[in-house]
Amino acid sequence: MSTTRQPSEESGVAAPRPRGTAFLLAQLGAHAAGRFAERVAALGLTPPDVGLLRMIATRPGLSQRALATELGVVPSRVVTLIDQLDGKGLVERRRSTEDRRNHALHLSADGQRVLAEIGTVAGEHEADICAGLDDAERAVLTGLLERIAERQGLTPGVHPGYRGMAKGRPR
Amino acid sequence: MSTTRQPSEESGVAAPRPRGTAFLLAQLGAHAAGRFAERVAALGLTPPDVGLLRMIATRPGLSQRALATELGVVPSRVVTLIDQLDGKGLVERRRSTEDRRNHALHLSADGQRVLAEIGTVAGEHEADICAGLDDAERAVLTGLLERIAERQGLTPGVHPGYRGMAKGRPR
DNA sequence: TATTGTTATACTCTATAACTATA
DNA sequence: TATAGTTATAGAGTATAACAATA
Repeated sequence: MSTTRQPSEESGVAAPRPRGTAFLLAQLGAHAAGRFAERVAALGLTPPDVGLLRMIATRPGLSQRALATELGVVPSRVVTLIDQLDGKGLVERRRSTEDRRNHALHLSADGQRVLAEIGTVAGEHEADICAGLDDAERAVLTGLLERIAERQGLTPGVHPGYRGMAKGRPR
Repeated sequence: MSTTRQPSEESGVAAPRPRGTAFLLAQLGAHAAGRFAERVAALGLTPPDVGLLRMIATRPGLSQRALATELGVVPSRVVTLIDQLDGKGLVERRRSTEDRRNHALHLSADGQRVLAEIGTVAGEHEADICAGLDDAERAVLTGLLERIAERQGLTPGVHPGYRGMAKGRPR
């Protein structure tokens, strides 16, 4: 193992190692997402679960269809995810009285407790990731990230991972 | 579709929408990774392909085993990935004369051309993601990101996505 | 006929384990 | 026996399409 780490004597191609801001963002983002996944796994949840719970808490009574649209996900996937959360007793499906095709989604009491735990975990996660930066630096960083996010047209609070993108399969 | 977007009248739980720096990093990172995947897909490549090509260019003659260790990936996966790149004529497997169990990996002439194209694409990607920030702001952002990356113990140039993490499956 | 939710199915990605060929 | 590479197989995650109930 271990050879010296030099810019290809063979190919003569210049430094192929990615060092740009965009790569750092992707690298750090994947790291942060992974760490967060580990933390919520301790609560028996996956990141998508957390996203659904938060969305339902914010907009109780939402239909599965609306949720799918909101998150940019296919309806059948919402079924699977809600099935699991329902099975754990965290969310309830209530048949709408007006249109009985609809399932109005609500957090159960347990769901609300779990949501509170998620908040705690998210705080720890935030502190971990930002460790080493003082308050001023965090503010600067957050400001710059928000500007990029807005410029890129990202919906606040919606992780692109829900959209099954970030794969890019050619051939 | 569309209800007013308010902090849960029902649950009484406070703002469940993630707004922290860590979430922004994950969100933006997934976005950047997705956009990059789209770009290299135009070259008929996936992001993992790009990672391997860059690593092989940097350290020609590397064995598949060493590559797997370097990237934190299981050897069988390297076989699959190299199979594809080999099939496209971008990399060559050369039996080592010293230890004939080894395959020394090298970029072909085509592989080097493709690597140059990757460089172009990466530059466009970088410009796209950082659009809206001036040079000084980019420098500040990059500096802060690098400090976090170092603090988190990330290996420069190695995307955690190679490690199959960022999944976090409980139950 | 159109829509909500569901089920059935298939495909991609990735890991584990068994196998071969060299050492 | 140990190691590099390979093949076989299985699992998780996610999408597409067909279906049932309701409108």
